[in-house]
Amino acid sequence: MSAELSERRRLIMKLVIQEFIETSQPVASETLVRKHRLRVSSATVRNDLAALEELGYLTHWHTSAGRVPTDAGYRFFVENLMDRTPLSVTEQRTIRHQFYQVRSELDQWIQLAGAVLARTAQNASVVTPLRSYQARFKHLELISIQDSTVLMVLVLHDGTIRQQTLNVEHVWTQEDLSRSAARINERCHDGTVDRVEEVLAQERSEPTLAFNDLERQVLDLAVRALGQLEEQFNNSIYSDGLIEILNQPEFSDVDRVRKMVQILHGGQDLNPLITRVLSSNGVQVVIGGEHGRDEMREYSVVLSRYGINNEVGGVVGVIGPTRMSYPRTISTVRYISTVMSDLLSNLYGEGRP
Amino acid sequence: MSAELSERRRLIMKLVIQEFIETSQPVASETLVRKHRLRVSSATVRNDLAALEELGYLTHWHTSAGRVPTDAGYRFFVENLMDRTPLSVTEQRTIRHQFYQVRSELDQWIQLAGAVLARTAQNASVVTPLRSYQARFKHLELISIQDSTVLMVLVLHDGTIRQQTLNVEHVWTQEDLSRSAARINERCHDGTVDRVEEVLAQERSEPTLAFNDLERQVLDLAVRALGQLEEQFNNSIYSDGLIEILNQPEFSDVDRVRKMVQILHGGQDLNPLITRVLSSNGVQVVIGGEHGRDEMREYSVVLSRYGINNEVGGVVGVIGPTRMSYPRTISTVRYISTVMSDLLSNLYGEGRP
DNA sequence: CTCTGGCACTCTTGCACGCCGAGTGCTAAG
DNA sequence: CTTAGCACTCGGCGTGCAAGAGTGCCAGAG
Repeated sequence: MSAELSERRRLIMKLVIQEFIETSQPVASETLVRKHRLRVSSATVRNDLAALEELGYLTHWHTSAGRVPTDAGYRFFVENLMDRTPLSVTEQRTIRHQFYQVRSELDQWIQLAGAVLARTAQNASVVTPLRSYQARFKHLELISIQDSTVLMVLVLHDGTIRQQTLNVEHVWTQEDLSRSAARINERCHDGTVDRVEEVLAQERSEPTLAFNDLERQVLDLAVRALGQLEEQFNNSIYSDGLIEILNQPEFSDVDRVRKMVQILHGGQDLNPLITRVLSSNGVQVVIGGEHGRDEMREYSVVLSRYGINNEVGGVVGVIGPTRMSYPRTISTVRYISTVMSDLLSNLYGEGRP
Repeated sequence: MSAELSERRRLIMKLVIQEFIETSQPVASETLVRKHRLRVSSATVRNDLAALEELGYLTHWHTSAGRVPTDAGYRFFVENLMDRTPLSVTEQRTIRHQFYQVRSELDQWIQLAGAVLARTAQNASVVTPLRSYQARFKHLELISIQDSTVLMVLVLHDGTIRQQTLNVEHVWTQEDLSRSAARINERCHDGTVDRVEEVLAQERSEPTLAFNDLERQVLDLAVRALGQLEEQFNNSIYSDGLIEILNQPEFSDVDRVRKMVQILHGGQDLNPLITRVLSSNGVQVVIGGEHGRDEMREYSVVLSRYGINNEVGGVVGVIGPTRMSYPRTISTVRYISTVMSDLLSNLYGEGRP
């Protein structure tokens, strides 16, 4: 009640959680005494367990089965009891090394982060690519694929690229195309949807700029593509580690597996969390039903933002049963997000997008 | 024995398979008579079932449980018994329509094909992107990202693109970069690894061509990237429909699920099949352990090549329990592969790569 | 030679019962 | 506040038993 918890009870609480995380079995008073050589008897421990249950930190499935932590219990553990040791130096080195290997291929980061996270935390991982708050191209390129087919390539300001083919009536040489692309690049140097639309409007009112058919078609398409991108790309979630999670005993029931696959694949449940994390700092932990989503009552999510300044950012994290190793998961997520942020800074420099 | 099977026995065999596919339960003589109003008694059917078992088409888990088809039984069904009706017109239209929607975004085809296939066949789907037998770029582009960072974009001859950032000592303007790219494009117009290496060698022997540092660096990188691509890209397999497969009763056991996830994710088991299909025509069906892979003894795979002529091609298909609806799966795979091939032809024209 | 009804036999599935063991909760004493 | 002791509660497991579903086979009819 009065929240003042004796040292021993704190210890016992901590041990219960550790024990449960390790064994996934309800933990009994006797076991605690034996395994950790407590200087008190099991009866005493039982009293303490009862007290902790009173506080709402533990439960009981039926009389005569050990105690199991509640969401509140995990929360208390994470806030007050947990050791906050960072990853071991060798683990840090391995991870950093792997990222260093692919430092120049931005599109492989996502995958790598997902794989490393899943493996280290033994749970499913969740990674979003850099979410640009506003899609903007840095460069537009036109490439002749075939007589009447042209490939439009948009290089976005965060370094990712998008492609789209378009059919044209006319036959254009590669030189024509390059010239048109250059003209567009020059005129739409900012590359936001707004900017492009502005240029188009201007063109319509005073046609002196004299875009040709192709160029107008390209611009139209670019606008649409950028819009789509903002939408679709900003909602994409990559995930890995399904196989890891299948090894967890809570997933011996296929129904659970099905639900998890839906969560990971569909993403409707994850997206609100992710957008929340995008505008926050540090590692965020959501335990069980804390945020009210019923589908996720049995799972916990550990997320962190990565990115530079406030413009370009994404989210990495882990999802698993509430019975997960929070210390380990949190350190891993924290470390990976800082590594990714560091690398990004190196690539794009501090000050600018 | 003498392979001459009476009309009734053929019918019964067919019914057993249909029934088993539908219910996933061993099928009993009595049930067959009742459900299909056979004009013979269950005893007669029992005799026929025994005969079919003798031929190796059916089995028996224990005395007194219905019959279950063997791999050979499914094979016989697929070769001789199955109705080969194509997809319904409305289904065809829906599918074609969806592809038409994204016809200009080649990179979305894979995903779409996977989704449609999984949904229509109610099983996991497997799709590879276009596998180029030799990676070759059509166009190379250099884009300034940041002072010392340059993005290299390779547009491959099949229309897909690859990106890679590189760090340079010098600071180059976008104009410099474009000029260099143009020079490289001109010199390496074929764009195969061989071609680029040839150019580099030539350059080394008679340095009159005078590539600058940047250009040499880019070429080096391009060679490596192309090599990697051929390797990595040619091994990538996209899959979808895990969720569909989880609804199949054979996957109520999590061990099975785990194995399936490994097959879909790892791909070592699928790759030999895929390369085989790449050099064949029509829909290929592999039932259970037919190809000797132990891990896949319980699953069947229905694959087809898609692509134009013999140069550019990929594979689409379905994997599921041997108890799958072969007629439906086969028609779907066949139809989707032809749609994709048609669209490809439209994009790239008939005669050339 | 083919089909059929009848019947014995086999094997799975579900259910009820009872026991054991693991844990708790409580009480009374140190 | 701690501890020992003990009653009490459940879940899990093995056993036994009955019901039900199918087959296999035989003997007789067409």
